[in-house]
Amino acid sequence: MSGKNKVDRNGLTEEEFLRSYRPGDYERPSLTVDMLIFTVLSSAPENYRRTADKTLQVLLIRRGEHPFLGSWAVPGGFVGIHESIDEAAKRELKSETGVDHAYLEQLYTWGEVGRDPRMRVVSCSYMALVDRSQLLLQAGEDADDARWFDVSSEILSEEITPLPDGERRERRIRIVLENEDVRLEPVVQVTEHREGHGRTLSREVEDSGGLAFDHAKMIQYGIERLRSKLEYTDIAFALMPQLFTLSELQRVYEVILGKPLLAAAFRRKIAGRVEETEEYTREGGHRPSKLYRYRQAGEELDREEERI
Amino acid sequence: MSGKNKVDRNGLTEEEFLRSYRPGDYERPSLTVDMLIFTVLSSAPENYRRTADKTLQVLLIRRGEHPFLGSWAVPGGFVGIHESIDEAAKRELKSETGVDHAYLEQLYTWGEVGRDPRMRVVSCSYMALVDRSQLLLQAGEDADDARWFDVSSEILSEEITPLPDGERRERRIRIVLENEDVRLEPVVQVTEHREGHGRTLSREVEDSGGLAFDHAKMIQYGIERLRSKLEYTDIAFALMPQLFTLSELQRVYEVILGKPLLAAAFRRKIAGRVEETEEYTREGGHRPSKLYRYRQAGEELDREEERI
DNA sequence: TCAATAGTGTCTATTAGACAGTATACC
DNA sequence: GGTATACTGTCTAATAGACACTATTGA
Repeated sequence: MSGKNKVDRNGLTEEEFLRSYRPGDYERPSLTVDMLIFTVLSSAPENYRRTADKTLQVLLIRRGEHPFLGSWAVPGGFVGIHESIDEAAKRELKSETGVDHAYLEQLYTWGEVGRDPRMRVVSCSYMALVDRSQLLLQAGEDADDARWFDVSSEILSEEITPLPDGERRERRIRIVLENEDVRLEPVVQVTEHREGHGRTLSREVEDSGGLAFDHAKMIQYGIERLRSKLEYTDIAFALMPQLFTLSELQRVYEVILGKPLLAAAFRRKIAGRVEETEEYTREGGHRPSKLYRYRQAGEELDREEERI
Repeated sequence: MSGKNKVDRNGLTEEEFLRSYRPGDYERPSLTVDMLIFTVLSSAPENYRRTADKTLQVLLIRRGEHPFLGSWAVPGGFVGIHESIDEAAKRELKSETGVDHAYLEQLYTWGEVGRDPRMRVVSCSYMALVDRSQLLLQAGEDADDARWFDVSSEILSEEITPLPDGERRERRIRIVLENEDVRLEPVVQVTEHREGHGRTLSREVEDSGGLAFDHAKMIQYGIERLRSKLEYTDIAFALMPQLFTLSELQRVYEVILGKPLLAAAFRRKIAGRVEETEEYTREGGHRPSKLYRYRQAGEELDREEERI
């Protein structure tokens, strides 16, 4: 079955074929990884009573070279010929943040022809979720001009155009990327095209807002994936420190989903994913909050609910 | 902001830089697209009373060249330097099946170093869903040895290994690919690695079962994606003809999800996605079934539920 | 007539949403 | 004491699961 001993039309076995094989000379795209590195920042509350605000942040670097000199870009780099794409992603994450272990997920591979004006470049984007406390310890932040940006996104408009045998659905989404010095507001169009049995989804950058390449699309895609995974996986805990309060966790959900949640329902929902500790926070002029830790799904409570 | 007029450290504007830019000579991986083309087959019932069975199928081709000469592989090909990855995917779909419009979705990009013994090849996998009636009309099935295989998958085992600060979760999944002449049974290991804050998912081919390259992984990933999308999107309709009965639709869900569904609940759930017609099937020794068509989400019923 | 499927009504269990009410720290 | 948050109890609405029951055909 494996074809090891079969001979091809030239009478070669697989071993002979591989020994004589010379890669062709046709042009190949360059391959890069681009890293959407997300974290959550707690910013100091306005007064002693209020709790800390949470904001979702993404790491961008300021380009020091053409093209897009001076623009902000998602950090990334070329995939070496002797490393896997995953390894390249880990390497980039480490070099940008100093973080070794993080939630890491491949998102999407961007392969439009003109996306880099220099040459054909295909970029494989990854999402990394890092918890702030790790970042403070680990070195990180290369020599290059790397900065965290607060991220949010909103739907600007949604338009449905009927077609002879289907429809086109176009949503315009504004991303806001902001820190003390810079505010970028790219706009991305997400188009769903249905015709007969066909159905494809595509994204266009309507306004780069000062972001390099097609990175506005990448960021929009990353936020979308982060949001949807938040709702049906444990992904949020990758953004939390070892110990956290349920209110903090809820605020992380809220800032990423962009909507308020009801405390009672939220607590019911995540009850099985967390484990209480004996510790409490003592900060602010209000009732202290119990600290929890993440409970891996395996460690189910094996003691049955004790009944009378 | 765009850096068009800025000069870099060599005193070049972006235009000057691009004019003088020469792509480096470093080695680049080759880039291919690999197409997981799924369809659903209705096979003739055993006797006049029973309804047609549905099976999920995937298209594989028999390799006529080294490496893996004679093995079955997911159809695919190189991405041209002047076409986008999406275009390459559409081109491959068309050349293998003759189908122009289909549900098409990028799945994952496979970039392990040794996955092709000839040279470094990175493969971007896509999933295409085509409805059988299209296939019969359109030409398709190239000169090459292409065959449809019934697909199913089952979890063989699940093992959780505790680690100092986390755990490793390993599931072994057997895929069964079968037609009248061939039966392949690759086994794939899906490992979730958690350590501290880190969390990554990886797949290994435990037993290729006669499939070329790492295509067992690709197929397993494709089935997983198809299954999960079936539950929260309209993806199933891409596998259906224009007109279908709700029982047929349910059987498609059942064969893909690998479990029986309750008719009442199923009908409630998809009620908003379909639109009834005045037509009925008349086949088999039992009550005829009303034919439905897919209703795009936009065309909500604008007539309010009529009440008294 | 009857086997096999189509389709509906309804009871129950589970889950999500809403919101009031109690608890407790700090200034 | 008053404020801001922590946390719980409970009512209601919506959804999913179970299953019985009716409807309709071709041989």
